[in-house]
Amino acid sequence: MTDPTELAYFVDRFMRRIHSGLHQRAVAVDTERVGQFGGLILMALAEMEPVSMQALVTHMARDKSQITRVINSLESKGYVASTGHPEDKRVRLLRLTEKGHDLVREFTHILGDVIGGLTKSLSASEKQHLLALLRKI
Amino acid sequence: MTDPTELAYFVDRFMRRIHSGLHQRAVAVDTERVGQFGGLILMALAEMEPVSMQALVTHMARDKSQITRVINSLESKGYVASTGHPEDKRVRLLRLTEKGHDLVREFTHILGDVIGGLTKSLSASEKQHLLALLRKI
DNA sequence: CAATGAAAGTGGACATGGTCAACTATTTTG
DNA sequence: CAAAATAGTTGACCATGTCCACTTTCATTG
Repeated sequence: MTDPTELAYFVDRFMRRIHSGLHQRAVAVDTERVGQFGGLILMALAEMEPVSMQALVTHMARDKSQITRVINSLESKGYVASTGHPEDKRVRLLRLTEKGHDLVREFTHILGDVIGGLTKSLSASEKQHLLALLRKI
Repeated sequence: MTDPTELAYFVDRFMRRIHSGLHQRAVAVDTERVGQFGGLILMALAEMEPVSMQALVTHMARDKSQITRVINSLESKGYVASTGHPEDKRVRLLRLTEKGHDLVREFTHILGDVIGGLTKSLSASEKQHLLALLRKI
């Protein structure tokens, strides 16, 4: 197997395991069916708020229409609040609500567990190293 | 951002970039709409053939029903051939056809380009190191 | 200061990918 | 042999991703 193929394969597999790990464990807290992508967006919001749709689109590397729909859904469920930008009427500024912050705390905890489980074969310094390499990309 | 959250985020982002990079570049060669997942499976087959569905399911960490459908589609398009296992009639043994091997070569090449582009900020030894860490997981 | 083009966001339509549960056909095991 | 386990198939249903056309607002420039 060539290096890049192998890399793609391992990343895919890692991602898949996070995915299904979350799928098992998040059902309990995700009472309003926000979904994994919804959860990921909420966590991103927690770091970035207040933030425009556009910035979120770039950050998440997704299509803008996708973000529109997820945010609308999150807002209708009360996890996100949006307001117009004071100086640019095109822009929609997003913030988490209290309910949103609560859910982020739970998701973060679960995600920590899942990833902790998956990476338990790595030492703390290896985890740091992995993170540093990914950050460089 | 806590470490695990950050890790998940970077892996997600990396995966997304591979995904959309392939989406742009693979259209040219993927004349029969095998899709990315189909391509990934063909590449796995190239390494593992001959192989049972079950082994492929485990390797890819996907639901067996998903694998059934993708393999059927790949077989109907002539990329994969399957035969019964001589000693266990339940098992379906999978192999690539010549056409399958050809497509794998093209996919591998494109994937190499895409990942090469994404990881160009890493030195060769860093790439090796990243691969080693992922392999350990 | 109008015209034109670019940027932010929305919505429709469609394709792919993932999950669950029920089912058949075989093998394995007590 | 009966019961349980394994390999694979199928249907139904979500979740996610892509593309494109559209509106509104802002920025540029002649």
